[in-house]
Formats: sequence, structure tokens, C-alpha cells
Amino acid sequence: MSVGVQRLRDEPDRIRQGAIDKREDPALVDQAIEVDARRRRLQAESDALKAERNAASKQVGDAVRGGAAASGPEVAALKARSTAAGARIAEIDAELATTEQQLEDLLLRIPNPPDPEVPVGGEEANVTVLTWGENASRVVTEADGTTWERRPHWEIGEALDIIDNPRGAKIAGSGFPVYKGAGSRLQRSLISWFLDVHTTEHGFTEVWPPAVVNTASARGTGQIPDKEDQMYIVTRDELYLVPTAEVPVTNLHREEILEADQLPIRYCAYTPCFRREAGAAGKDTRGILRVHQFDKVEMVLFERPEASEAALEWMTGRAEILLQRLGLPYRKLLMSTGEMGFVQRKKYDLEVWAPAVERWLEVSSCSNFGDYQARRMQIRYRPEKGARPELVHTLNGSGLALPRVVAAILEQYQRPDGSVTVPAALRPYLATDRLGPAAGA
RNA sequence: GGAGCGGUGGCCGAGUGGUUGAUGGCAGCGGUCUUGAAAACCGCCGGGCGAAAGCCUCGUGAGUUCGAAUCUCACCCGCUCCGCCA
Repeated sequence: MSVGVQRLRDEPDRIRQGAIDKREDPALVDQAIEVDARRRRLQAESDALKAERNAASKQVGDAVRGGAAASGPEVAALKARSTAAGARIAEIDAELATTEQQLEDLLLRIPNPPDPEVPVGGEEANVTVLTWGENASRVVTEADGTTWERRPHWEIGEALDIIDNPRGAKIAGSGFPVYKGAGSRLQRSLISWFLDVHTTEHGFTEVWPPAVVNTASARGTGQIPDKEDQMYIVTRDELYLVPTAEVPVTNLHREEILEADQLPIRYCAYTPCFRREAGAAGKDTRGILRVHQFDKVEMVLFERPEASEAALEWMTGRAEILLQRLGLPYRKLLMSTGEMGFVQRKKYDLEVWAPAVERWLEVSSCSNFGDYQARRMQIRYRPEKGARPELVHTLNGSGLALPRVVAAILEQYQRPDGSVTVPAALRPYLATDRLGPAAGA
């Protein structure tokens, strides 16, 4: 129930190649085709027997109403026919059920084939589509020839008393930072500004969803079973803390049939994001680059199939605009088949330059899922009035994730004295043009 | 947490064992009429599998029966009242 049996029959080669390029097992494709054929054979057999049983049952009713004795031999014979068919049906349906389960299991393990434009390979195959802005250097040379060195964001955060990791660790655990004073206000400002730009300039509808979802929703976006290890689970109430707003917002239209004139639907939503980061122990332990709880504004699109390709470019552009207006140099990467996830068809990552740690930091990931997610969630639309429903295409992208944007700001806008200039776009929100001890943090 | 009521097609809403996949209304689509529109009238009008015949689907799952939307059991969800909390 992910790649679609119809497509499996229509273009097995493309799906097989897609699996190879994504470094998954192409043999599953052939197994699935085989199981599908068996499933259809059993289905036909079951249907024929059911037709037989239904006919016999109907005759029982007709005979009794026609005056035959309910306990007479004529009725008894009909009943026997129906019962016999019923017994066979039970056997075949049992086999059918296991076959269907097998097929579903196989389909769930076949990845969404990448878009033809996606470069084949691993990390080395990622294509830098563009770079924007001039990367600042760690060592700054002033006009008078003096030099100073940028300090990493965690030092600045501590020095300005706006990020408190140790106390976060005390009250919740490591990876749960506390933002304080101007740091807290910076969070609010970024969230508000992102949402304001998306809603007032880009036509998104703002959504404020729950920060937990139920099992069905977690399954809908593929969080379970695929990424279950990454999620915090409230077992007592069978709830999952959202790892991204994508999960609740995409599920908004789960199992719905939309009208064509509703599309495209464009949502933006802020939520805190909770991630266990299992298996990432030891990576990026300093600062706020990799944490268990962070804040993010997400864009979620529901599009007509023919529009999704252009929509990915458009949506990625909306995220880029935010970085440009913050004045943060960044690069845009077209991710290779090996780097992109199981369910994506095409994915761009946006990375900002953090000049003190001299690293590119991923702040946005924008993907087109084609109909893959929609199939799993049964999100459909009617191309024309009265036409049969078809699956929509879904897309989503960060616009943007906060911690690394904050880190980049603290490094990029740093001054020799350790204070930080507020990017012009945020000044109306922060009500100051400088973060520093003197700014009343 | 306790008590009660309820979950039927895009929506409202009939239907308590036998041509009911489901009466009726609204919405929608096509047509007649009209300069055009409205009104009126006629027709169409849930979804899935399947090449088709046909099969499945009335919250979900199991059961009773020759046969279930209709009966039984379990579960899920919603609403109302009480309690609790803000």
C-alpha cells in the first residue's frame, strides 16, 4: 500500500531501478508482482463462490415466500448448497487474507522511485544547485587591520545568558535547551516572522495543530513503523509526540476526498518537534545543533499530480526567501538517491553557513512525495465533477527549523565584543537591534 | 473517573433478519424551459477490487444464520449530564 499495485504492474522496471538507486532490495518488486497475481487468482475464486452462495441464499428466501415449507426438502437442499459454498469460502478467504498481508508487507518495503532528475549515488552525488551570499570567515579582519575571531554559538549563547543547556539538562535532560530572556524572545520572533511571511505574502493558511498524535496518524505519515525509534511515545495514552508538524498537518485530510477546486491546499504550522535522536549519541553534543526538542515552522502542500513538480520548486523558494531576508548565506542541495529517504521522490536541503564552527547547517528539507504518502493516507481528490477520485500529491518542507538558524545568526551577526546584531527583518519583532548584556537580556 | 445516548453515502436523515448498496431531502452534474439566470419539471449521482461477470463495503473486529445495516460479544470514536481540574 505504498507504491501502488497498478504502477507495479505498469512499470516494474522503473520501480526496480528506483529500489536499486535508493539502495533497497529490487527483488521485492518481483516478489510483489508474483504475490499480486496469486492474490488476484484467489480473489476471483472467492468471488465466484460468493456469487454462488448469494444466489442460493436468495433462492431460499424466494422459495419460502413462494410457499415452500421452510423445513421442506427443497429448502434444505438450497441451504446445503449455500453452506457448502460457505465452507470453501472460509478456506479461500483465509488464504486470501494471508496473501494480501504478504503483498502489503512487500509493498511497504518498496521505496518510492526517485524523480528522473535526482542524481544517483551517495553523499558525493548531491548537487549544489546554488549558493547564495558570501560566506563570512571565522577570523575577521577589520578596516584598521586588527583581527578578531568569531566564537561558536554555544559560547555566545552562554555569555549572553540566552541559552541555558545545563539547566535544561537538570529539568528534563541533555538536549532540552532552555531559552531565556532575549533568547526566548528570539524564538518567538522567528516563529512569528516565519508564519507572518508565509501567510501574508505566500498565501499559506496557518494551522496550530496538536503536539501529539494517535496511532493512526503516526502510521499515516510513515512514522510508525519506519521511524518509531525516533519518537517519544506516551504509552499510557497511546499518543506520540510529534517529530515535526508534517505529521499532524498532513493527517488533517487523511481519508478524505477533496474537490479539485480546493487544490492546492497550502498550510504552514508551528509546532515544537520531539526527537529521540536514537543512534546519534555523541554527535553535535555542544550547543543546539542536535537536540531532543526544537521548534519549527513547516509548510505542507496538497497538490494536483501534474502540479507537484513545480510546487516543490515554489515551496523551496519560499524557504529560501526567509534565509535571504535574514541575510544568512546558504546553499541549496539536490539530494541524491542514496541521501534521500524511502518515501521521497525528490528532495532539496537548504544549509546555512555557520562561520564560527565553519560548517554548513541543514535548516530546511523540502520534499515531493508524489502520491506515495497520499496512498498510505487515502487522501484523494476529484479531477472533475463526478469523476473517480485520484490520489493527490503531498509535499512538505521546513520553513524553517529554528535552532540552526539561531546558531547561524549568533555566529554570522556576532560583533567583536560578543554582542549580536539583530537581523533587520527581526527587529520589529524583537524590539531591539542588538543582543548583548546591555540590551537588557 | 461515573452514568446515559449515538456512530448509515459530500451533508441531513430513514431503515430491527430476505431484490436495501441502502427510502427521502439538501448539495452536485446533465437536460427541458428561458434572451440569460432563477423557479419548475425530467434524468444521473458513495467507495474499493476486477478485463468482465461479479464480489466487498452501513465506526472496527469476531460471532449467530441458508441469508445481517438490521441479532450477539469485544473494541474504537463522538455527544450529553455528574465528578475532577483549569
